[in-house]
Amino acid sequence: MKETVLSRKEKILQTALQLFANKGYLDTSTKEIAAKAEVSEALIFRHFGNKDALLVHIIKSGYRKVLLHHKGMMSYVSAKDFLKKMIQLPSKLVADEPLFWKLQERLSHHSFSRSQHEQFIKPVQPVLLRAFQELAYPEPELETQFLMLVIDMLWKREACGDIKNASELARLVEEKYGL
Amino acid sequence: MKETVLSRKEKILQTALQLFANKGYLDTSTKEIAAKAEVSEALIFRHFGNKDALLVHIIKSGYRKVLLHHKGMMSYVSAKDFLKKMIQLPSKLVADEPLFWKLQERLSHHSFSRSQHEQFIKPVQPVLLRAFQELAYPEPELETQFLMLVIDMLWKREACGDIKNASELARLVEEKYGL
Amino acid sequence: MKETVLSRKEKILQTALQLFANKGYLDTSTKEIAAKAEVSEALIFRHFGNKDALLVHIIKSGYRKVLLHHKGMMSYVSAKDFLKKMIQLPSKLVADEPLFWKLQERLSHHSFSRSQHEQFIKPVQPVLLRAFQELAYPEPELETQFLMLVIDMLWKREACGDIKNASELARLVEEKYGL
Amino acid sequence: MKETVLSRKEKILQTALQLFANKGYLDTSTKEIAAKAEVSEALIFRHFGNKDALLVHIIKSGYRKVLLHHKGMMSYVSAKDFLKKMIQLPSKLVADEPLFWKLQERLSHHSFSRSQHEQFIKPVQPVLLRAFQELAYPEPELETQFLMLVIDMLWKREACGDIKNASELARLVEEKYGL
DNA sequence: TATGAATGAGGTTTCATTCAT
DNA sequence: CATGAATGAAACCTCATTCAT
Repeated sequence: MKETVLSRKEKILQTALQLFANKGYLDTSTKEIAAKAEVSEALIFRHFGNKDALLVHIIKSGYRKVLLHHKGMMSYVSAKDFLKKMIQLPSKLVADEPLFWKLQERLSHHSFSRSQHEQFIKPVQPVLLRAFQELAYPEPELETQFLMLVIDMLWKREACGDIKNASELARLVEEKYGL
Repeated sequence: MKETVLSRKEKILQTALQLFANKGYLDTSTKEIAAKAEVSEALIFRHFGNKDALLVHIIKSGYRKVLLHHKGMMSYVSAKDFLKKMIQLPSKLVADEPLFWKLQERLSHHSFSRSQHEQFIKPVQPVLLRAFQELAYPEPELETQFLMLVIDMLWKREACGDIKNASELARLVEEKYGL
Repeated sequence: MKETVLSRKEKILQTALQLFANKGYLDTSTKEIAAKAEVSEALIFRHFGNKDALLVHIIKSGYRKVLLHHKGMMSYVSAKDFLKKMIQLPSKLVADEPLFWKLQERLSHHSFSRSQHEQFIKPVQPVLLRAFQELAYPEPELETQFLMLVIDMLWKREACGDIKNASELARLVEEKYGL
Repeated sequence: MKETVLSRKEKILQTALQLFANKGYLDTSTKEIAAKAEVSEALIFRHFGNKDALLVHIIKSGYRKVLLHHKGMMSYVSAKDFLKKMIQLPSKLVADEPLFWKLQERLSHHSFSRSQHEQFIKPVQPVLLRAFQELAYPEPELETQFLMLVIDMLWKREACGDIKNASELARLVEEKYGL
């Protein structure tokens, strides 16, 4: 494991992510973040303005990193290939940034978090629709809606640690779509 | 609609449920509950001891009511019939007690709430397993796990108001199981 | 001197008035008020909402009291009589409520305080104008403006304790107007 | 208007004067001064030690400049001439250094500011007394006291922008003294 | 049963100031 | 001379909870 010396700012970000993800945003005080990051409480406010802005920063930079890592996500070789990729996406996301997705799962009622996630996931919808159309599913819109719900459910449950056998589940879903 | 005169205690319970469901437990102060219920803040503590006990009371009595309404839920006529009932369960639950399920959805990280829900839903698992076995699914355990996740996802999304076409979705799922 | 038992709320008001008047609003912390009033800091906020509302309460109730005590202020028997009353007003006001006027003097840049004072003093203007007109002063408007400035100066300086010989000064001013 | 390139130190002084005068000393943070002066906050402390010393510097150099500009103020040609000069002094002061006098007006409770102003204005008193004596006023001390209060009131009100017709007012006062 | 009065603990945030570079 | 990074202290305020009546 790489032992990097983090700048104080990065240490705050990392610590806050960890605490927000594990205890929730409201249940984590700035004092606690400061203590765990071995930093003065005032520094949090110097760097991020206020507690909510700190959260927003974490969310934004989280999605930025995710987008970089999963640029090719949308590449469409074939319908079946795309479906497969989408079904396997949750496991990959959570494996890459487990704390970030755990936080996202907790923030399902935070308006900024929701809107960022929608922005991230919305582009998938039309491609999924096209895939189901190509595969001649009788109700492609409904199929799309359902699969998106399933995908959403999968990363949320994986992020929480509720799922032990993610790959098996993914395989089952793939089989249901004849992949 | 029935216009009942509520006792103060019931008024508190109803108001708290509404606020907890819509704004979240931590974001709702006892002061706010008291104001909206037109009751003194102290009365909340006289009746329920503390804020967390109030929440626990709401959860307990919620599941009690749900169990009464859905006693027959577990009756097993045939495998297909049972699957159908389970798939349609989310819509029925949410239609019956929308605020309660909205609250439950928000409480996915509250330990008491989680354990109560598990207690409520766990009996379904073996029956579902038996159904999939009878229907000769090759991996009945995995199928059970997946369907339970789907059912869970459905009531959560319906409770949040994220799903407009619940019955269509249910029908789609039924078709996927050949029902 | 009457030794009344004050309610906690009244004690807060009295203490805050004293501290605001002597040290200034910004230089007085709610903690300090609470300590001197032998009351918890939280009680200040329970009773008045926030620090500024406490100040506003003090100002409002101060002017209410002043208006009660000086109802007859505006009665107009004769021009000379009215001028005399106005010239003697500052001493009377400050003698009645020394702390309140000391506070007002400090608040000359607080918008609410200013507007309240204007409301209190504005009715004097037209009557003063009429008096100067009756006395055939060649520039009654200008005379009114000047006398109002002088009156304002007098209560401010008296409230601060800057004037030792208020009655002599008043007499001098009276003589200047031939009273 | 001269467009000088200000040194950083002068820029801080000018900016601080402006903010202190318009918003008050306590309501102006060093952060705000630094931002508006386009300078690091630390530089303020390097140059002036602390916030109060910055204020003191502004006051001192303000009075120094005022004294230079109004050296001849005390020259005594005749009693009437001196009274006239004193009555017109407020307008001249404020016209010369509007921000400085606005600041002074706000600082009437700051001990250093008060003492500096007293040092500035005290020499006027004996001369004024002599003038009233020469003009055979029956109570020259009282007249002196009153006129000094009026002069003080005039520059304060003008500095605040409360007086629109300063010259008319000055003329009225002159007439009252038969000038 | 019901409440108004009261509070201790803790929350977020701002501020003037220091220090290494 | 100039700054960016950092902080301790203290500010205002909210909250769940207690208690006498």
